Amino acid sequence: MNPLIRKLERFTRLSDADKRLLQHAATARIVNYDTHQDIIAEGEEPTDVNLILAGWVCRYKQLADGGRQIMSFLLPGDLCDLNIFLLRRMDHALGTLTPVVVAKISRDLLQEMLNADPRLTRALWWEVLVTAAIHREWLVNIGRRTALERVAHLLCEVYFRQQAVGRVKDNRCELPITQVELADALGLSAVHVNRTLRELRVSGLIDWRDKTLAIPDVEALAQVARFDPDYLHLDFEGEQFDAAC
Amino acid sequence: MNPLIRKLERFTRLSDADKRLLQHAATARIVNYDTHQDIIAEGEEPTDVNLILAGWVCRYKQLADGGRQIMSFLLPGDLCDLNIFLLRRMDHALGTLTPVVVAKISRDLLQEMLNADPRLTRALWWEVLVTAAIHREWLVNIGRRTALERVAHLLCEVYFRQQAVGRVKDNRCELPITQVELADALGLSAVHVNRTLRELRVSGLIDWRDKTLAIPDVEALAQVARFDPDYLHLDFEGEQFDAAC
DNA sequence: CGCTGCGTTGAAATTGCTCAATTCAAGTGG
DNA sequence: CCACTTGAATTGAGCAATTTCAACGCAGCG
Repeated sequence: MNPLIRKLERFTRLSDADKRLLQHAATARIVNYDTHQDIIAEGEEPTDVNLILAGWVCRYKQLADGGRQIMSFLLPGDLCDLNIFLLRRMDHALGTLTPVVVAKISRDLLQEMLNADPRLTRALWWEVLVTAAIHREWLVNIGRRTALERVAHLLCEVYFRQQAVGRVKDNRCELPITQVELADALGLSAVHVNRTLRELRVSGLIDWRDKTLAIPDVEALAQVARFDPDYLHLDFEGEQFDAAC
Repeated sequence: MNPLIRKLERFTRLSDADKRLLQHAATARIVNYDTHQDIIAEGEEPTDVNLILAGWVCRYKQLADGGRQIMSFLLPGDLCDLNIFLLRRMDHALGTLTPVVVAKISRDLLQEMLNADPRLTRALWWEVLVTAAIHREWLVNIGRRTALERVAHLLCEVYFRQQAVGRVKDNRCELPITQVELADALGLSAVHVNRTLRELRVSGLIDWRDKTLAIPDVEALAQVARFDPDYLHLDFEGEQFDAAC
């Protein structure tokens, strides 16, 4: 099933018409990307919203001194750049971490969707706000936590987000990125991330190989990370609107 | 003049009716706060949007180990928590840094405003998106820059944001916070912030006393900070919508 | 006068970084 | 099947940035 629909339905009920519209949007214009390609570069003027159907994408900024900061990981079902309506130029880039399949949703189609049903509008707003909440938590993570906590925290986040869309089985989920990319996301050096991962590994808290992450005891890892999933707003919060719609 | 109107007009034209509505919202229900009070605490269920009319506010999370991370500084004209419609519980707190005057805008009134004119809706969206852009830049700042760059960068940001709303005169603007608060925003220790400020001071790049920041040569400081104001989206980007509205 | 909050400084400890090799796994072409 | 290449993970050693701890100064204020 369309992973976007699945995600939005955690938040609100969608009518059949909504779903048809979303399904149409998700199949209208499909584009494939290789690993390590830019979907949009910094400074570009975007014309479409990108809906990720398969693969992992990251939002990042490249610095002059060669470093880079990854600001989000985007998974199937995630939408990028709902901002195209309002902010003219991209102040960051979107790049692939794996081969990726994207549905391009044009400005007009998006507008049509927003006009069609306020529930859909609300659901897309929710998407934007949750993304912002994740950014805030990353700020805490990078600003105030030790390397060990930081790594553990991000692994917990990735795990919980995938769990929410049914992509965890047997305590295992996908994690198809490199240690360098993890370091770029955490504001750490790749070397130190490596050592930190070893520490988590020898403690038996994680087992990460073949692009797959296993967390035998999520509670334990969450404790190390001081992880509290509230900020992901994963609990179903939509009932309150059913009456109104 | 209402600082929110001033800010939104950087982005879009507002009709007289819009302005009346905004003016009404900004005067309906005024609340005063002392320094170091919470406007909303983490975990609370907010019912109003807060429009800051005077004073400085910060968005922060308190950690179990006593540390805290400040995630935004909010200045007069800034709106907090446009998210009340969608996210039930606050995943962070809003606290005052100075005495503060706030206009409380109820959910209903906000809804009325959004219904009244799509331009206003768009303008408020823009506010949300720019806030997100600032969060992203903070991530880069904390994740990848040295202490010197970090401090300089934040000072530049504060300066530019105030300049955009006419609050810079003679290369001086307000900065009514403590070094500890600056440290909490930057993910540094207060001691190190102190030393870093000294470094900037002896280089003649800044002069900060009596809650006032002077930057004699903004270019020079921006260079030290590797500061590029693009992410603030301060340039007038609204013309493109005039036709449509 | 004696708090109290804030800024300042020194010295030692720690964390995480850089540099430089080395290993390992998975292709790829001959 | 083997030599070669490549990208990623791993490790050690020395170093640099930042934190922590502990004092001290200073101004405002009851």
